Amino acid sequence: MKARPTLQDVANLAGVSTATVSRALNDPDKVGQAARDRIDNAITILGYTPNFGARALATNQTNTVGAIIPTLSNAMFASGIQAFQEVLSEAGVTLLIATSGYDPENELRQIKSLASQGASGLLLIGNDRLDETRQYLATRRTPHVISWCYHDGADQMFVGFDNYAAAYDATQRVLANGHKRISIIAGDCTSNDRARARRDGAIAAVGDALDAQVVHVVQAPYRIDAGRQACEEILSFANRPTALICGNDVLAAGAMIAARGLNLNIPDDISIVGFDDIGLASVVTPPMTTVRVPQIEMGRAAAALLLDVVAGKPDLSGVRLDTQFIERGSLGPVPTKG
Amino acid sequence: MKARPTLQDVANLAGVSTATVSRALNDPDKVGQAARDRIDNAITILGYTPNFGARALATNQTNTVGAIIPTLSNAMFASGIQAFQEVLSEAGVTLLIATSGYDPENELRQIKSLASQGASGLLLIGNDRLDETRQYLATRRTPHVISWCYHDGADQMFVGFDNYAAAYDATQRVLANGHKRISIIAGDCTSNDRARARRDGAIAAVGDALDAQVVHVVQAPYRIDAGRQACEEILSFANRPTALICGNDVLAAGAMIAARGLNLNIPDDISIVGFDDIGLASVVTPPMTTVRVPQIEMGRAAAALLLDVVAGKPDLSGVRLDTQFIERGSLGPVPTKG
DNA sequence: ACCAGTAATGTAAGCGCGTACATTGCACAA
DNA sequence: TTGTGCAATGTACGCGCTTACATTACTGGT
Repeated sequence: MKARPTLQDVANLAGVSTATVSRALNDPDKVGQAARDRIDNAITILGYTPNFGARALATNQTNTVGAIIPTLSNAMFASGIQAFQEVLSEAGVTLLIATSGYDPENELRQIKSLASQGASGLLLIGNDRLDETRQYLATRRTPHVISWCYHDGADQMFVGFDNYAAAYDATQRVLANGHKRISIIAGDCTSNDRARARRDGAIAAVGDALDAQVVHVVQAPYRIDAGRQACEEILSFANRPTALICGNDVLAAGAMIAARGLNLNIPDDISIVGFDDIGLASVVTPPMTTVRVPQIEMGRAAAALLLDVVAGKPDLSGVRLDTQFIERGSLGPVPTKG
Repeated sequence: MKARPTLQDVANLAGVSTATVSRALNDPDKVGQAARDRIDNAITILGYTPNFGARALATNQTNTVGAIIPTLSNAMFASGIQAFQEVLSEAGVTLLIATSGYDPENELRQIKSLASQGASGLLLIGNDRLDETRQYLATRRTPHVISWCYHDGADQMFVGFDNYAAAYDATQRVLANGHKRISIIAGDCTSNDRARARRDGAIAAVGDALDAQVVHVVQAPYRIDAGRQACEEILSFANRPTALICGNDVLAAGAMIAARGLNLNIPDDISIVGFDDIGLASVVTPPMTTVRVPQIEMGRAAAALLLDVVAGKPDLSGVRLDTQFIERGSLGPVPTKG
């Protein structure tokens, strides 16, 4: 029936005042050796753990940050968050996590929730959000870092990469293989600036290559079956593309299944490229050509920056990471007419 | 330079006492309409958010639970945790997350950390942990639920499935295809009861089939390259197996790559089966035969149970979920002697 | 022997909120 | 009119911890 032991209990057992115990905990140098020993002893005997609420109230800081991500089901976020969490953990900071399901309203709700749970900083994904959310963040001066995208000169702190440029570059590589008819399976662009940027980057690259054209642009949620379906649709039209650029690896994997289902050889009949380079990409047959995104590095950098922002360090700036085009078997030269 | 507004500020603005504001927040029915309106108004004007620490201190509850999982990088955990979090969120509970990297020492550290951060309940994975950890959990009466495994009659609360039985069953299916020489690529069994149970279940099934034998048993960490390497090693020996049972889909995917690298046809030359049925399994070529684990359901059930445990509901018992053997292309009949 | 200086410790005042208990005001019955 | 009961609100204390300030016990220099 004993309640959780408090500082007072420890102090009594050790024969000192609560202040001394508190000091022994937070700044051991300030306490004499003898007292420290007795206190340590009392703590283990009692099994004392500081009360989080009381500590937070007294110090006005929680040592907690929050992350709101679209979903953990995408390997892309999962491994980035994993890295994010590891860095925080090393710094003694705990991670509160919430998912928005790509819904801005829900994102705002979760942000409020985490803020009220004492998160002293926030990791947010992408730059598409409600005005109300921006305002909320601004008026409370909530320290936050935006990741998985990057923009110059904005008044926000970004740790990420340029989705548009990466997609543009990848598309150029495809064009360099001689492809003239290109289709795009974009992710769902509603409330998703990254998906939009990838799509627009690809479209722009094709547009800039005067002799090539975009045959179809379809959108699909980031699910394998959606990718398959989208690909089937595209391939059902008369004017088949010779290359397919997908919003991410999951869509590309679905597309590969669809293509194979139609007895098309990849890449001899059709080239397919993905985006993200999640584990799946190197496992499919043929291995997928894709854009490697530095997930781990991004997660680590975001954590480091957020920690700095929360600590109030001045003159902070975002981090721009590079992506890398990974050429594997799913991209080949344009099929010879035949 | 205004500090964060407090209850007192709201009370002043609304011309009532702090008690009334507090009531308006937590139990609106107890407050008159007029007062409530003025309070709501004051709250929005001030942009008031309750202070988490103070609330936690006063109520002695945090509305927070923690989860310590081995890693988020495995799709298996990621999607389960996603479901777990969603249920919590609906109940107004926030999730603290930490990863142990499959290290029991680290698990204990993270448990302590989350507990001291106010987690009023914990989700733990698997049943392999330090005695010290068990003791810690027991003496503090920390409400917790153990998931991703299931055992009968223990004094712990499990929400999961029987890894041993599932592996035993899967192996029987393999045997039913006529395979006599079977090799096993288990996950790293150190501090991992699930990996051990899967391995032992498979070994037992082969042992119970009198005419079959286990050719090799190797362990490898849950990484694609490790699976590939392990498979290469197994296939380099004279007495090649006709079927390969892997500790999870990631290992199996690696094994498939290795087999293909040796110009072996799956399943004509060698059958490969995985475990977990993560998204990857249906994307590889041929599609992978595996054991479907009800990740989403498990996450949801674990959350529901943990919530109940934290709430102190009596007579709670664990949840045993069923797995399902998913037969796809990577398992075939034993090759006819060539 | 005396005083300044310092290290170790104690005292006590909050931090912002919830809530038991006290108080007020008012409707209604007698 | 007086009294009773209930709804609305206020008062004030305590939750467990940190920390500014006060106190004590030594140290060493002169």
